[in-house]
Amino acid sequence: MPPRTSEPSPKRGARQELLEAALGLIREQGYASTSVDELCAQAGVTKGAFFYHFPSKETLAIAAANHWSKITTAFFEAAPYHKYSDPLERVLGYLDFRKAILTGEIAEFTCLVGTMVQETYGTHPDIRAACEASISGHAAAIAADIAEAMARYRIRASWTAESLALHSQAVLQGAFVMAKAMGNAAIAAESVDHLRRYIELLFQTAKLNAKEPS
Amino acid sequence: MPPRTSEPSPKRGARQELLEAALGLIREQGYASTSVDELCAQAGVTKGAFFYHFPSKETLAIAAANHWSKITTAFFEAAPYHKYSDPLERVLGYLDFRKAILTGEIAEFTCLVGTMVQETYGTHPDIRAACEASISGHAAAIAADIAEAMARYRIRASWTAESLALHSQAVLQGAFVMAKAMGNAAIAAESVDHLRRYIELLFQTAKLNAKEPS
DNA sequence: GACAACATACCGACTGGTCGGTATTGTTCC
DNA sequence: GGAACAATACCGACCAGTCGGTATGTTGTC
Repeated sequence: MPPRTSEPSPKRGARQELLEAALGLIREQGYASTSVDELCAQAGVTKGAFFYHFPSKETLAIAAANHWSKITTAFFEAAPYHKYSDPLERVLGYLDFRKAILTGEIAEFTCLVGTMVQETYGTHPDIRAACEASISGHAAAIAADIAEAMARYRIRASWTAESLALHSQAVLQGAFVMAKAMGNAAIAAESVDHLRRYIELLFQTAKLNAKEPS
Repeated sequence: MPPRTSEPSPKRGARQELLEAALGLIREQGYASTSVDELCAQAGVTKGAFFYHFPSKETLAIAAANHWSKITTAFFEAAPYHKYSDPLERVLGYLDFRKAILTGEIAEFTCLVGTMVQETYGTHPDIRAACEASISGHAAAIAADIAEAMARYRIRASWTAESLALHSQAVLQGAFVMAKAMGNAAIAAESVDHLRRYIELLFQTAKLNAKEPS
């Protein structure tokens, strides 16, 4: 979902180039069926460079997951929905934003760590942990806004802000799976619509009750 | 989610044994990193038997997806929620059932085709199509109950029964991804809770209005 | 000339797939 | 009933190619 993958531009260094190549290729093909040679070819470097920077393919995957976290964090921090002062509007705005970026090739908007963790959770514990950290970190950012919205609108519910944030990530991950299965991005957008409607419903009655912001 | 994988019991034939082995191994490791040799070992057959029954590894994957459809269709048709005469209760009962089977090892309750399609959608069109057919078939069964519930409670909404059924599958697929990432089945159950709450909210107001069932 | 940052050539294990052969189970004709 | 034949289901050694990983060589910079 960040900058559309660029060709091996000069002077970024083999490490960066490999990380960038990993984002593209692993999202297209998955971790297991993306070979080191393929990664090197895409990055425009040789195998020597690969193993100079990463002791193993698994290490690259972990580094790629961390790189993904950095990129997406910056990407979402720069997104327009942060301008809203109302935390609920920020949450809804976040979902509108996620829906809006569901364009182009499927591999361009799907999630690296969600894809990778499916194949590796049982066999590569360190990759799994890196993927979990990435998802949890992003979910925590959403949870903060949800928690603020719950406080503002005096929501007392059987669910927590963390739980709803995690659910929103589940919906997005699931939407990506469905888009891949159907070969169709529109199906993912509809799931985001449902999620948005759900959150609106959760806050609806409470919002009517609360007139004063604080 | 069907019968906990059994050991290569005698006299089921190599083909069945291989199909069964595929369900287990691919859900644990994914398609690409499950080798033909591994499949054969798990099934207790030789490579000769493999390629006698399936012209290629890809063909086995397609057959496994179809086998999965058959198994899950039978499994859900036998589930207790069909006893309800109220279609909305059946939909909610379906969700309760899906939540209830979220036990044991992660690979035992996750979805074969959801896992497989992530790695193959871009590179193996025929596998993708088989996975899509499996998901769509299951979603259609849910959509029928949702449609009936919408008619019964006179829902006129901006969403369709099909869309909500597909969304429910997205939530489940996403819940599986999250469970794998967190190494934790409970997180999946919470997403199902959210989905259930959403559907209850969608039908809540309408249900109050409609006193007469038909 | 020492070190970082690569490139090149290579290794052995493993991969999906092939192939000649065999055990078992009908089927057919006498 | 039983010999002859044939189809089905399976075996396991083998093949060419690919895999992740290594060992060693080259080059630019301080």
